[in-house]
Amino acid sequence: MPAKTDLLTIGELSKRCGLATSALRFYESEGLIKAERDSGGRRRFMRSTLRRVAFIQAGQRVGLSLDEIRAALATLPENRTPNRADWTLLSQSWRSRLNERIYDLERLRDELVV
Amino acid sequence: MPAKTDLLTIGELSKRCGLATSALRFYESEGLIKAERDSGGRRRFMRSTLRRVAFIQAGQRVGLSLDEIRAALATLPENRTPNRADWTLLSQSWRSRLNERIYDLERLRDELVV
DNA sequence: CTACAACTTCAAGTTAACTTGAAGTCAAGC
DNA sequence: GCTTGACTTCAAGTTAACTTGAAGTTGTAG
Repeated sequence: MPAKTDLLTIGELSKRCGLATSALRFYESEGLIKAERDSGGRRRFMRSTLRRVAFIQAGQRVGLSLDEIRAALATLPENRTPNRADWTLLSQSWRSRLNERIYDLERLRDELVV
Repeated sequence: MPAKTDLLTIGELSKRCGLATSALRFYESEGLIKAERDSGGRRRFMRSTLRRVAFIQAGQRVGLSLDEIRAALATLPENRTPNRADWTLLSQSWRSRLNERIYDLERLRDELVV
C-alpha cells in the first residue's frame, strides 16, 4: 500500500522519475536532493523533489556535471519550496549554455558533410 | 628538427590535433588509429590520421563512446587511404544521430522556459 | 663523447556517476 | 508469529577514457 501522506517513498520517486533508488540515495548523499525520514528511518521525499530531479536530468542532457548542477540548484531558495519564478530564473541561466551547445552541434553537422 | 618524411611523430600529431600523446597511444592501443614504426621503434603516423582523429573528436562531441566510434570507423576501407567519398558516407551515418541530439536539446531548451 | 629532449613500454592511478552486495530493520498481510 | 518486500547503511566494485610514473632507448646538437 502506498504512503498516505503527500510525501513520496524512494520507490515511488524512483518509478516516477525513472532513476534507480540507488541513484536517488547517491543524489541525496551528494546534496542534490533532500529527504525527511519517517518514524522507521525511511526516506520521504516532498513532491517538489520530482521537479528537482527532472532538473538534474535536464542538466545532464545539456552535458553538465553533477557538481555544476549542484551549484546551479544552490541558487534556489532554501527556506521555501521553489515556485515557478524560481525555476524560470534558474532555467534562464542554462539557456545560453544550451544554445551554445546546439550551435556547436549544428556547426559539427555542417562540417561533417565535407 | 621535424621528421623529413611525410609521416608524423606522435609529438607532431599531438600538437596538430590538440590531444595528449598519452591519449594518442591509448587510441592506438584501442585500435582507433594505427601507426607504423621507424627504425628506432617510434610511432610514425600517416597524415590521414589527422582526419581520423578529427573524426573521433567529432564523434565524442556528438556523445558517442569510443566503442561506437570504433565501430563506425571500421566501415572505412582498410586497404587504402579513405577518400572524400568514404568520409562523406561515414559522416552521413552520424547526421541523423546529430539531428536527433540537436532536436532533443531544442526541446529541452523550450521546456526549460516553463 | 655527452647531454638532452623526445620517445618507448607497462602497470597502476584517477574521476565521475553510479551499482552491487552484505547484513540488518520495518510494517503489512496471512 | 511469521513471511515478505521495501526499505536501511556502508564498503567496495564498475566503466570509460584517459593520465601518471618508472625505467629504459634513441638520435641530434654541441
